[in-house]
Amino acid sequence: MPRSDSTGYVRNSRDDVVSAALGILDQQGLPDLTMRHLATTLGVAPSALYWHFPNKQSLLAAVSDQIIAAARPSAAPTDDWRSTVRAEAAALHDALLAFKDGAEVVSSTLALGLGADALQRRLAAAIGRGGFDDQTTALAAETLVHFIVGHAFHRQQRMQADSLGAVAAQHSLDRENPADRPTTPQAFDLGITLLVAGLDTQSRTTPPLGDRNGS
Amino acid sequence: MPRSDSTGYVRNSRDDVVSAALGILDQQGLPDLTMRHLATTLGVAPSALYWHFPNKQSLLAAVSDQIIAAARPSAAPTDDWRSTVRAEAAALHDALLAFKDGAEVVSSTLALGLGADALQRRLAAAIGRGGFDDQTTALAAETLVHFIVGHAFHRQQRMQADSLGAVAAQHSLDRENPADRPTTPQAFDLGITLLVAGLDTQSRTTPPLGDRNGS
DNA sequence: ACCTGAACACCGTTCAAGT
DNA sequence: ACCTGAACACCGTTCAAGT
Repeated sequence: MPRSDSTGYVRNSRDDVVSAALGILDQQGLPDLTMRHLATTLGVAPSALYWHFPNKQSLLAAVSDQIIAAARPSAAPTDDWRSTVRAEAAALHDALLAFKDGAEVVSSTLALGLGADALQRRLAAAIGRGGFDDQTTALAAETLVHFIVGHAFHRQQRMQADSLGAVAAQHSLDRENPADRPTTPQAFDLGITLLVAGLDTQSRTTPPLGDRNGS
Repeated sequence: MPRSDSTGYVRNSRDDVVSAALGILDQQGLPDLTMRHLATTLGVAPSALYWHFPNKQSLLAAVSDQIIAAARPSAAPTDDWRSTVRAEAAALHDALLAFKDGAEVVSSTLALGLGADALQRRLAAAIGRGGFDDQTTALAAETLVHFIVGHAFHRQQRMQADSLGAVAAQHSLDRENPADRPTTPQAFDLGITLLVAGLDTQSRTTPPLGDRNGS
């Protein structure tokens, strides 16, 4: 919470700024998350934000980290590694969808190479329990990240396009066109299934944890 | 090529505009591809561009389609379906990397649901030869698209960050951090391998084309 | 430790009018 | 069929100065 000063200034902490940014993101969307709008919401001049963050990108990175940190898998990690991967992937997917334009923010932060490391680290930890070498584990985690973020981004954009009242494009609604079909939860499940099944065909350095077929 | 008029006007066709946009994109990058800059390059006022395109997004969609159309797989499609998928994926990957910021442009166009359909269509055609049902084929193609675009985007961003002279982040260079490791071609290969292997474990409606194990 | 005020150098888009 | 000119309503960022 911003405090009021003896000087009459509105004094915000770095966390106040991030919280306000998350609020605008969720209620108005990324296009409305401008430095000027954010400053107005906080009751300060736009330039005040640059005391807390060197630029907008780093602000978005902080927002992005917040979104990812909110992801909590529902299942306990005592299962076999495949379930752990699926649970972690689902939790991250849901976290991206929980905030409006959440996937886009994380996607851009990820691409820029700022933060959002937690995403890949958590998936790598889950995959590592399958007994793959570090290289395979890291690369597989990267593959999962691209799929999860790409899928969530795509889905979120569709949802908003739909809620904005029909496509209004030149072909209105073309069920023959794969790009016009709704993005269903099945698409996510199949993607994860393919990746996990593919991993399962890879050679291992150590026997997987929780594999019902033993070593 | 823009023609000069009896009126002294510089008359551009829609294709002239797209070509110029592609040129700016490749030589300066997406941040410099502004409507104003593009107009200057073409020798017209910014407002002139709005005769050819309703807005910037649709211009980028046309640029995006152009990038994807340039993708040509090197191998003939007479192989087994797995090689066809790999060849198609590699061709699309290379096409995204061929233009500076190409992956980002295609990614945004894709997310917005404008164009870039060719990407998914081509992958679906390749996968379909594996004998999967239409649903599985379409969803698998979507998975591949997210991976290919996400991977290329990530890689392109890294390349530019590197060429811009060191990371300059707070940890400079942290080889323990998976996000700091270079994105290698291996990452792409493994991703495709996992997806193809995963698909291979799926049930089929018809025997795959070119499967050396018969039906 | 955190903010103001003023400025700089830009954006995308619209629209009536011109040729 | 394609362009101009002028305007509208914005952006992110910097920096000296204030409390």
